[in-house]
Amino acid sequence: MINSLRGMNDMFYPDSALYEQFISVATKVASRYGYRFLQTPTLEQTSLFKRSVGESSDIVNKEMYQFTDKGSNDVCLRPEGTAGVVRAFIQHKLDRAGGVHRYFYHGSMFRYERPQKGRLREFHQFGIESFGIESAYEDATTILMLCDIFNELAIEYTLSINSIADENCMPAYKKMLIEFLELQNDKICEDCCKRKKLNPIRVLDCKNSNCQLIYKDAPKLLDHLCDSCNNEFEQLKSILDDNSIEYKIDTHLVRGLDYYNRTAFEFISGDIGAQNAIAGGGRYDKLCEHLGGRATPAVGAAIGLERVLELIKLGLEPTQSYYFGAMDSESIPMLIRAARIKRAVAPCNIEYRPRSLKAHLKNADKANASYCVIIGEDERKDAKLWIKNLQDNTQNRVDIDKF
RNA sequence: GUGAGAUUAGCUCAGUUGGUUAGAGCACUGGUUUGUGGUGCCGGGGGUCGCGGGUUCGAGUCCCGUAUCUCACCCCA
Repeated sequence: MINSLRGMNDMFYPDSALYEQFISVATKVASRYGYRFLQTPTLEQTSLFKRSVGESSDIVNKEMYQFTDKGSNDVCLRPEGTAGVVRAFIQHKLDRAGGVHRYFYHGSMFRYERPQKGRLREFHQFGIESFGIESAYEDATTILMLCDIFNELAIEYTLSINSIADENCMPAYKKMLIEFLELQNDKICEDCCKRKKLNPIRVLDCKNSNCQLIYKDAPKLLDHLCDSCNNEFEQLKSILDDNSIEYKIDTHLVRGLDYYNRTAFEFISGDIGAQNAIAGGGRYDKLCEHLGGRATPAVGAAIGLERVLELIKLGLEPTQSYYFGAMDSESIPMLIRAARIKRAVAPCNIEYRPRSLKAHLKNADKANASYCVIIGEDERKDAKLWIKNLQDNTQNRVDIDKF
C-alpha cells in the first residue's frame, strides 16, 4: 500500500466543503475590498525565498523543500505566498506602472516541519497583498478585511498588534537590545543566545518562561520608535478604535519573516492548540526594492486555512435530494429521464437495479434523501411517477411531464 | 531537530501472567414471502494484529529497529 507523505493530508467531505466555503466567503470579501485573484507558481527559484524571507529565518534555514531540478536549477516549493506575489509584481513591471495594486491568492505552501496540531508539511493559506499605499489607513483596512472574513464565518479570535519599526529606528533599538542581552548572557536560554547573533528581536517572542521574565525589563521597541513610525502606530490604533475593532498591543509580537517593518499583527485563537495563530501579517515597504523592483510600499496578510477551518461554527446547509428507483427493468429508461429533469435543480441518486418498493424506500432512507421517486409497472403505463416525501410521509403520483 | 504516548475489521475500541480457528458495538450487505422506509428479527462478508527482525515449543501480547499518527518543544499561518 502506498501512503501519502508525512504531514500531507487528503481532505475529504465535509472538511473539503468547509474549505470551499471559506474560499468563497474570503474571495467575496476580498473583491469587495478591491482585491483580484492572482495565481503564482508553487515552485520558485530558491534565491527568491532566501532574499525575501531571509536567511536568518528557520523557514529558509531548515524548512524548505529544496532540490535541484533536471535543468540544474536550485528550486523550492514555496514556504509562503508573499515572495511569489512580489516577484510577479516586479517581473510584470507593475512596480513601474504606479497606482495601487491589490491581489489575493490561495493554495498550498510547504515547510518541512514535524507535524502537530495545526501544523502540516503541506498546508494552505489564503493571502492578500496590497501595493502602492504607505499609510496606516491601508494597514487598518487590511485588518478590517480579515475581521470581516472571520465575522462572516463566525470565527472567534483575538487581535494583537505591534510596530516593529523601520530602517530609521530599528538599528538603534537593535543595538540597545543587544547591549541588554549581553548583560543577561548567562541567564537566557540556548536558543536566545543564537537569536542574539542571528536576529536579536526574535528573542522577544521566546516561549521560555524564564526568558520572558527577563525580557520584561528589556527595552521596548514601542518606546524607541522614530517619530514617523510612532505617528503611524498611533494613527493605526485610532482607526481601529473608530471602527470598534478590539485589539491588544503586544510589545513582544515579532514577525518571523525578515521582510516586515512597522505595522505587525496577528489573529489568535485560543481554541486550536499550541499553533494558535490563525492569521498574521504586516507592512513590508522595503521588499520590492530588495528584490530588484522600484521602491513600493506594501502591506499583506495570510490566513492559515487548516487552522481556521476547525473554527467555522456555521453548519453546512442541508440540501434537498432525490432518490430514484425502478421496480422492473423496463422502467429504468423512464427513470433515467425523470432523474435528468430533476438534476437541474437538486442532487439525485439513482438505483439502477430493479428492487421491491420496500427495498427502495430503505435505500432512500439510507441515502438520506428527502424524496423517494419510484417507477413500477403501473406508473410506466400511465407515464407517471410515484413520489413520497420521506419527511412528512405524504405521497402522490405526478405526470412525468409535470415533474 | 528534541521529547512523550499511540498503531488490532471501514470507524470506535476489548483482547487476562505469552497458549487452540483474534472479539464487540457501529457501519456495510442479503433476507424478513412480492407496492410503503427509519427502529425489530435472522443471516453474510470483512483482520498476514503498521512494517521488519529477534527471543520462545508457541508472540496481537516480550525485546530491538523502522514507518506513520497524536500532542508538546522548536517554528509559524
